[in-house]
Amino acid sequence: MIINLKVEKSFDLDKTLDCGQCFRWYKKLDSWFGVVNGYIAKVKIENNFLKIESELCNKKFWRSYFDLEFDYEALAPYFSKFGSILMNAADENRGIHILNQNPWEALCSFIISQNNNISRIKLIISRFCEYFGKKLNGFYSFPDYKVIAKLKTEDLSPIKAGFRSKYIIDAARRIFNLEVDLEKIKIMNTSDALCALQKINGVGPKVAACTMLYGFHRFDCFPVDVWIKKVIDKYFKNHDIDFGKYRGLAQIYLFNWSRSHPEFFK
DNA sequence: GCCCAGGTATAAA
DNA sequence: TTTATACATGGG
Repeated sequence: MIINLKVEKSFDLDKTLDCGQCFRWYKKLDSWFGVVNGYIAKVKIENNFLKIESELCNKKFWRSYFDLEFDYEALAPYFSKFGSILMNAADENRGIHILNQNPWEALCSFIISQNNNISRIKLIISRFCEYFGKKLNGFYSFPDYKVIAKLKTEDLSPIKAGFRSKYIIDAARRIFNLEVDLEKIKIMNTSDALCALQKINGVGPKVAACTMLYGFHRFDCFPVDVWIKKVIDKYFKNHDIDFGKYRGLAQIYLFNWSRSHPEFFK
């Protein structure tokens, strides 16, 4: 029921769960509440331990979910090579770990994210879970794609996702009938996987890259969004700049840095 | 009220 | 091939 995992001092639970990679963790006092793989979880930091209260009591699973084995600290010199902006961004966002989220949940969340703002993304996803997930003890699980695949676009109208509803249905159907095989994508090379994901209507380069980074834990994908464009335009005049094999981490550092420094874009 | 948001599909040039 | 526009909804 309760798991305690030793974590590095640098690990920052707040930043990790509130950096825009996931949309379904809620903070209350000093604890975070979420639903992972159909199980409610309450997590907090106590001393240098991550304390997890959940029916899903599998240490290995949670170590993987919070990516506790990977040495993020060791990458500071790597990012500093790309200039002071990325160096500062990496430093300010030190402690973010990329979660090992369920790929379907990540895909769906980032389909919903398109041309949208974070608070409304959260709102739509919570309605999606409420209407189509399983009711737990005061929470809802993320809807199964097998359930969504059988719905019609208009069935999603209560979640008010607008034009994105048809994309969610299309994603669920193609995953269900294996036109897009998530298990195969896991073992594909990056460019083939990005291509496969973009067979889904409503999934372009940005959503595919987010799915790879946040759903499949592929750090070599760089999702270019409006914020990143602003940073690239202003600080990296070479638009083809390549941040190397950890470009996904570079992206989330720059994303959060740009959002916390609006003054730099006036 | 007005602008715009972790983009993408589609039409037009 | 490149560029423009519509899209649903609600936060700021």
